[in-house]
Amino acid sequence: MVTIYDVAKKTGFSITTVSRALNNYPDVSEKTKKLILEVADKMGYFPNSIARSLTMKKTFTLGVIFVEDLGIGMKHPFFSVVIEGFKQRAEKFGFDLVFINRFIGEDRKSYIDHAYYRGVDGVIVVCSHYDDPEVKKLIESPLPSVVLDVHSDQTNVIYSNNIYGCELAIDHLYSLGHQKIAHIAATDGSFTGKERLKGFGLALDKYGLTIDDSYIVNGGLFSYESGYNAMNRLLKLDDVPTAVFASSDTMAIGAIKAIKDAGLSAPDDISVVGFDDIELAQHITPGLTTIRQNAELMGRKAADLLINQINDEDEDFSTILLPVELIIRDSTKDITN
Amino acid sequence: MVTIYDVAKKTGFSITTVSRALNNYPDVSEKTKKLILEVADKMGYFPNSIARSLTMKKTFTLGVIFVEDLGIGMKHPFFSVVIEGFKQRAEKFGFDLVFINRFIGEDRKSYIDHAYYRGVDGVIVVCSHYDDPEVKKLIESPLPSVVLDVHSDQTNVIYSNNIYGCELAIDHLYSLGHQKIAHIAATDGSFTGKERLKGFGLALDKYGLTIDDSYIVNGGLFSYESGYNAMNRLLKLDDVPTAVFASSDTMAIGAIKAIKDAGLSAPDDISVVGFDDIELAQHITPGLTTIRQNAELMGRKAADLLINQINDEDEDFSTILLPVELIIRDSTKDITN
DNA sequence: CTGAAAGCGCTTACAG
DNA sequence: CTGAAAGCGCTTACAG
Repeated sequence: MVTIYDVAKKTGFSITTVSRALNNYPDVSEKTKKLILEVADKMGYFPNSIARSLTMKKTFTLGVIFVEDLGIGMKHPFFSVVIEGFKQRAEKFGFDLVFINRFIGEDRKSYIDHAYYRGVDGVIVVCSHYDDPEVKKLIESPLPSVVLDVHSDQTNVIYSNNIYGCELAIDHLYSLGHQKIAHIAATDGSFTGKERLKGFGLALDKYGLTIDDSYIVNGGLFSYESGYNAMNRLLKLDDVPTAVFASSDTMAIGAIKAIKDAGLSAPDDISVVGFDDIELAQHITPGLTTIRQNAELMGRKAADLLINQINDEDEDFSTILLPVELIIRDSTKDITN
Repeated sequence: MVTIYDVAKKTGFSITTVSRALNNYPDVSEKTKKLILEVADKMGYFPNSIARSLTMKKTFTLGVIFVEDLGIGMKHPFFSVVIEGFKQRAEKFGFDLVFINRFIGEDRKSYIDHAYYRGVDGVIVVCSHYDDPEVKKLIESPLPSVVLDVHSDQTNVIYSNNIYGCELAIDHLYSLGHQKIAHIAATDGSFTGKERLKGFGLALDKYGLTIDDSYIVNGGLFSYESGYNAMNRLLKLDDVPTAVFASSDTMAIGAIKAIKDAGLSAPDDISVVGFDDIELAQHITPGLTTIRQNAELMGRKAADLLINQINDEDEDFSTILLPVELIIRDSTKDITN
């Protein structure tokens, strides 16, 4: 590898001047700068980020923390899209992404220890449990961070307007004549799951519909299986709902499977609405009516927020609420006639 | 942050001894080691990976290079699974993942420059074009690497047994009575696409079926749209095939959509077989018959190969051929009666 | 078994 | 406008 010393020797200038020229400092003569840049380029020189990081105490590296129970990591249909948006934006600003886990080598460490170990300039926390103590510690630490799908005043947070999304879902179902509407919730440690349960209740209130406790079944996690199992419980009810609003698309897809397995049809017997609008939603049969979150935007905004925080330490923390929209496909049906 | 100097001062030993104790060197007395470890732990000390990397010229970091035309990056239904497998395995060995792109800050650089800039110990190249000059340069460089879905003698490579996969697909279709079998290929810069086209030809030969040129349509890229468009071309033929073998699941799903849009049915009018067995394959209707690649295994093997190469420079390069299997679902139909 | 010193490749006061 | 020197936090010969 060619180092700054090599460039210095070749050009006859000191490493100080070479460094300054390379970093485009103003106090270098144009002529010198031009020469140094040319030689550096010809020699194929570029700085060693490690050495640079050690002196500058800045790595131009962003940590990605992926907390989720399902263990699917990057295969996550929603968050992989978020991360991609985040990545593209971060790279524009010269930041590379590093995955941060709970280990350093073989030793169990906290996320925050790992983040300091790697010297990342900031972290994005994805898919977190609102009550994970390690995430809490991270949020309270001085390390710049942005957290998705959690609320906190102590760092930057971003989430979709879950409450409004629920209202859109119920508006839609109500307009199709549905009044017996059930909810498949996912409140195990999930902020969004809790929000959507709340939004469901508020939306029913809006139409003066009473909420039957048996119509709210907690699937626990946002998974296909939990949606499937929750739906089966609803199907066993004496008075089966005509519509189901699931807290996520994966759950909705599991629910539709349960409906089919019971010999019924969605939407002919039961209408189903999901939440997220993952890639799959448009490809299954019936196409899934759902509340779309803008995953890409969420990632991009997260990058902007985090990088701002890194560049300006005094920056106040932001809370960003992202818009959602209703996507009508074939899993919901008008039952007014 | 607490540094090795702090631990040295606190324990009364030199940083040399502290370093040795921390790294579990044999030539430190048990008593000393124990004391140092205790104090270090109590102080919340752990080494700074940046400083460590600078002296050791090793970062315990693996670069991920994601080359693909579709621009979907981490959302890729097949490769996101591969990466997840790779990640989990790499982390077990203490390596963290960093994404390598073609920029350093705002400046366009090659992958290899970026990899050196970040000092990664090795790279995995995913989804590459076999003829991408930058990938070629990378393969030929001394940087340890493992490349997926490409063949080369100059580095470690891993790919599924595409040829055999094609044979399985055609065996299946032939056994269902199909003889008019078309192929939707994806040969634009893709090794796997080319392999599968070859495998298709070999399999037809096996049954003495002649290959009609009009039955081979090159979709170009592995995308939904290209599958859709390719199928439309097949549907315009005077003698429409009874079965289609697509070079990937996404293409197969696009093809099925084209069949539906033409007012026909898969599998009643045309049977369709894909390749990959992505998550979606089991959820669409009809469930997609396909050739499964073991994406997770591909990722894990890649990590093993790469880490071996890093730890033992004299290690010979390996070529690993991964098994595939036929997954029969509902998109193929017996037409013998 | 332990320590003083050099060095990894940069950047940045400080001085001129 | 330019350079000598210190320092970032480690590891590793080298010496004892």
